[in-house]
Amino acid sequence: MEKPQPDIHRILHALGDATRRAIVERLSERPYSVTGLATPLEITVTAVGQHLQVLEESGLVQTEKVGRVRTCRLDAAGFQALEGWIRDLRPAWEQKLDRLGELLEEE
Amino acid sequence: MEKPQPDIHRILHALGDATRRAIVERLSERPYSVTGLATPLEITVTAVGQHLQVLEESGLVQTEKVGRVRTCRLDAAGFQALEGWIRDLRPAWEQKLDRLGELLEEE
DNA sequence: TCGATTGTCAAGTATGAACTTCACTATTCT
DNA sequence: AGAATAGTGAAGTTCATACTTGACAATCGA
Repeated sequence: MEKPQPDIHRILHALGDATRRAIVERLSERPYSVTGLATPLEITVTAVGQHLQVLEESGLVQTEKVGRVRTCRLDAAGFQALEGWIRDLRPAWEQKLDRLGELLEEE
Repeated sequence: MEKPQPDIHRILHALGDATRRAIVERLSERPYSVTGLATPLEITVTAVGQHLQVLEESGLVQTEKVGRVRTCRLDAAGFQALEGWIRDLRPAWEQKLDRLGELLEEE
C-alpha cells in the first residue's frame, strides 16, 4: 500500500477514463472529499472510491483520511512522469514533416 | 475526414489503450506501415487500422497512403495539446504539500 | 496477366471494467 | 446513547470496445 513509483502505463490508463479525468479536473480546482467528488458526478461514493484507488496507484492523486473524511488532492508525481514521457518522445513527434526535405531524402 | 483540432479528451482516451500506446512507442522510433505495426503486436492489420483511426482522430498519429502502403508517423499536434494540458494544470499539482504550511492554514 | 501483398469494410463475439446495491464499520453531532 | 454522516468491501450486472473473420479492392512484381 506504499506509494508506487509512477509508471507511464498506469498513468495513461488512469487518464483514459472520462470519469477519472473529471475527478482530476475537479481536484485541479481544490481538494475534495470523496462525497464532494461523487455528488456533482452523480455516481456513488463507492464508484469514486474505486477510481481514487486507480488514480492513487498511478501517482496522479494523493489522499489522506482524517477522521471519517478522506481528502483528495492532485499528486505531482504522476504529472511529472507524464511530462517526462512527452519530453522524451519530443524528438520523435517534433520531426517537421517538411515536404521538401522529405522528397530530397527519399532516394 | 479533415484533421480535427486536438481535443484533450480524445487524446487521453486514445492513449488509454495499451495497444495504441505500443503503436505510439513503435512510431517514436521511425515511421511504419500498417503491416509493420501489426506484425510485432501479433494482431491483425484490421485491428491496427481501427486503432490508427482513433490515433489519427486524436492528432497523435498522421498517416499517408501512397500506392497500397499506408505510412504512419507521429503527429505533433496531439502531443503539443497534451503538453499544454499538463502545463495548464501545473499550478494545481505543483502545490507543495508543505505539512507546516498546511497545519498553519488549517484554522 | 496472374499471384502475392497491402489495406479496407461490415458484421459478430466476448471480455474487462465501470458501475450498482447492500451490508457493514468508524466517526461526529445532539 | 442514538441518529446522521463518511467511507469501505464484496459481489453481481451490463455495456463499450478491442479483437476476430471473411469478402473485397487496389497496387505491385514477375
